[in-house]
Amino acid sequence: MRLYNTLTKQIDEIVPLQAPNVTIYTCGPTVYDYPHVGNWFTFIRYDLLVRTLKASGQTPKWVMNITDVGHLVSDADDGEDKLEKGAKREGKTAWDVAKFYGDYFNEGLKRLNFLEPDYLPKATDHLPEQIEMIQTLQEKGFTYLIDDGVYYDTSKFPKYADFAQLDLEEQQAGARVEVNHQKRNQTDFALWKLSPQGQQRDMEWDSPWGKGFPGWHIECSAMSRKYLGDTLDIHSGGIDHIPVHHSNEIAQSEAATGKPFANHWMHTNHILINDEKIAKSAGNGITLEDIEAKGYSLEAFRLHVLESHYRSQSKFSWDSLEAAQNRLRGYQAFAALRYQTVVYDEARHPLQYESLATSQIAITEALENDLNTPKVLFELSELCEQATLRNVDNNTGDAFVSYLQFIDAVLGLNLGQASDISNVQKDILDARERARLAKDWSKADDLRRQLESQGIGIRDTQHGAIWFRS
RNA sequence: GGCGCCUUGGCGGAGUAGUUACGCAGCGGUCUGCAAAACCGCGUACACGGGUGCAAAUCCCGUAGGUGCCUCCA
Repeated sequence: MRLYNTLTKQIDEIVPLQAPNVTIYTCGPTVYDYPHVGNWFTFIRYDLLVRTLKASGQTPKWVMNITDVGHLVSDADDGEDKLEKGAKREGKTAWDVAKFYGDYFNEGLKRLNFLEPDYLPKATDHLPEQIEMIQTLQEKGFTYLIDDGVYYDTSKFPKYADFAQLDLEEQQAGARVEVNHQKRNQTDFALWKLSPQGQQRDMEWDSPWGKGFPGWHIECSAMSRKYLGDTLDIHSGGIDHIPVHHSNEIAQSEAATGKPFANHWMHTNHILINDEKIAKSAGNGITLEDIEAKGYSLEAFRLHVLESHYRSQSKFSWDSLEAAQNRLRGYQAFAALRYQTVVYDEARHPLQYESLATSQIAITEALENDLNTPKVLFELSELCEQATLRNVDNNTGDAFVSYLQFIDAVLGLNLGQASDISNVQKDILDARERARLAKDWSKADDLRRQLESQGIGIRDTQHGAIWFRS
């Protein structure tokens, strides 16, 4: 497949080192608070990447890290740790906070129908690996020690500015942050931070340099190496990571191993809400709970994510979510035809096997062309248009089933479940049909309401009712 | 100050030179116990000003507005 590559600034074919295996590392969440819709947008897009690789016959090995140790709130010496901050806010230890939100995140992955990553390593479970990598860097002469910790000397890594196309001369040091005057270069960053003297942190570990905690970037270098090797096929993360976090990861990993760190870099753009970026201060940190409280399904949310391209700055709004929910109902009604006897209109051509095959090919091509999900949904909508309820030929049988399986495999929208209906519900449907034949409208309407309250949508046709689960 | 990106119909959102993208919402009609659905039809979009081309939403220059990063951030 072809995917935009931040490293080369163009769309490149993905060429795995050991095809059909593809190694993928994703910068995961820092578990100090509830993730908002913007976080989930990003992660859903990596799930889509993995699903696409699978569908095209490759064997992805996907690792997403869980950052459960402090990234500092600011780069200044008095920086406060996010986890420690969260802990103070909630009257818990940093460990409790990390556990709670880590569990919540894992639950979210399931609720949103993610493929399960092969590994979800936590930073706190990999202290030895991180310390070892820092030692390697020290032995190779890439580090120096100052009052508050061990730092990476970026001037020793000449390619440092290349990845993010940074103009180091022109960057305004300390534009918004106090400068650490002990640092040799403005872009130098901490590998190991020493605990402040006389202060007991919730999270701290012994190290060759003293008691402290790992820097903000070393965990990704250490854990990706452990699980996926020195060179990754694909490394993914938010667009915001390009200038600092990923530049630093490259510097650390390539200095330590002497090999290229990742051949392909995928970055997702951020979303806006009311034309603003998501920020706690703006009060627009919408969560999955908010979505469900308004009566929208998480499948509808996933569809909303797919409606825009991962590299564009997309927008989230309740109106858009409403539109996605309505669109999803159409897909569900289409999918549920699979198990229903449908009389089609002789005047129109029924859905043909060829149409299903053509659609699947077109969708595969769109996905493999830099994950063009809007194009994918266009193709799916086109097919639904052809397969209106009077137009499905049951002879397509197995082809229809396998088409739906394909759609669910790549999009994760659970369309297969649209035809899940219990025997009890089936009986109610039959009872409603009998009531309609007897022109007992009030009873028929009662039964319809009963089914709708259970998530069963009903559409009457001249040849009987059809239904779908939404 | 530096480095980027964006501006498409009511909303969302593809498309990078030459056909209606598509979806949601809306409008008119057929059908209909009701509600839907289905079917037929409707909108003639591409920030503004120049330029190049037979041809530009699509390339180039400029203007305006917006926005991202340079700090933890998806």
